[in-house]
Amino acid sequence: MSDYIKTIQKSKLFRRVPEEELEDLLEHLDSQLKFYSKDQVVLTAGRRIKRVGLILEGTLNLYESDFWERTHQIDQLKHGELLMENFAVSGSVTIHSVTAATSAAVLWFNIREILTLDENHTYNTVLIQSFMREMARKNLQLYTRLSDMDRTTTKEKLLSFLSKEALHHHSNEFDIPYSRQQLADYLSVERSAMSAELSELARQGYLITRKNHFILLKK
Amino acid sequence: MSDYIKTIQKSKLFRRVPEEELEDLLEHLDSQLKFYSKDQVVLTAGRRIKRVGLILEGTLNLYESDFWERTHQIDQLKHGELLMENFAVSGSVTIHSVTAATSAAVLWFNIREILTLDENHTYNTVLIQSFMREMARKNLQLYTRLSDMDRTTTKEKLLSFLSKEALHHHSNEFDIPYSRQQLADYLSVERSAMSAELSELARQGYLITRKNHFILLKK
DNA sequence: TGTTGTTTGTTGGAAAACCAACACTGACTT
DNA sequence: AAGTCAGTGTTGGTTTTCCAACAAACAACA
Repeated sequence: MSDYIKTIQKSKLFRRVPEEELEDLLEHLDSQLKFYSKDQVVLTAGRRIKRVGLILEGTLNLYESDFWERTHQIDQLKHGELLMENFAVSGSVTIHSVTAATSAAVLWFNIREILTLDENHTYNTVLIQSFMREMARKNLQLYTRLSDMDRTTTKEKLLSFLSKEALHHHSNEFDIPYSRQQLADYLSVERSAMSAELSELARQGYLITRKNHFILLKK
Repeated sequence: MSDYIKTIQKSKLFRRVPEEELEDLLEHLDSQLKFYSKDQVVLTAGRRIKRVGLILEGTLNLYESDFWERTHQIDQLKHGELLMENFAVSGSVTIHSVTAATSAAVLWFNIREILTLDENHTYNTVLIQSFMREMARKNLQLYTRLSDMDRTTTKEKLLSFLSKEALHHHSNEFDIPYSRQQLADYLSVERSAMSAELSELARQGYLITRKNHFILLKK
């Protein structure tokens, strides 16, 4: 644990907890550090989740498997991100399976404990605040992606995505953080079809693009 | 306010707050009741959000408008649901515009206040718990929809959706809460194409369906 | 019973996306 | 300078979806 205390201290979640209270807090939260080797199963669907995970190191893959036993990756979580927070808070059963995409370290802790502490520590409100912020951030991210995907055509998906990037950068000129393939995955479309559509949009005067760089044009 | 105190008391969010503390709490949260008539604008994109809304009555529509000033509805919120909770918690600027789909009543309150109360009221932890649960619930709902939509074909979207319904009902036989049109909207596909695909799936032995009733079959 | 409106399934032509294959570009290596 | 490689754009045939129109099933109601 002590090897990772600095990583924990630097995480978005625990950053604002006073350093001298951190170890005490982690104990209160009944926290536990676990290590996973590449491809190891972290969690299987169907388990009741009681703890939240904070990924300290490595990357995890989330899967869903359907009635016909076919599995499908639905997300990838990197270090610094929370894991299972929704299931843990609502005390429900996972519908996701998790495996380690790389070797990984996860700090598991019981977020519900924080609400039942009677002592009046500083960390109390600070942690709750950070946790809620983290949830809100992730929630917004999901909303954003959902609204990009809630379109019927590739063209509309692209325009929706690019609009939001422009908004985010406060400018009609910006770089996107994705390669073409990553963008295609994000929007759930074919890379080549998307490339073609981007060319078409450029031809129609919506934008100018070169690699990651985009300039949106009012028509 | 007093007309709605019972509705507030019955809401998921405030249900567990002791009745005698409720008014006191609402005051602490700097809460305010607002009424909107049909089609009235509730919020416009670009505003910094400080309060969370709880819809007491009516239905609201969420819109997003893009760089080319085209608007697109992205969600509809009914009474009992939270509004702007993600923006309020993260203290960020809305990218959504909201209008009243019907006449509506919304209770606005400052959720961040709850974390800075020094007094030791019962409602303190109770409200936080309910609030976090509500966020988690909504988050999970988004995840669920996203994973249904994160497929390339209508067939895959349907199978993903139906699998989760089966899981949810603990049975391969269940009724879905959507009409065909609503299901098509949920999955962002064409209703008629979806109907055709459902027939095709039935022909291929994946399922039997009649109206809202479905039976999934292992092939 | 007949009328009406709503929901759902079906069909066919038009449009879009998929998919595989290949060409072009630029960065990096040797 | 030549070779390698990853990322991107292009193209054409195939599949899927869109879209509009219509038919069948069904519920509500006079």
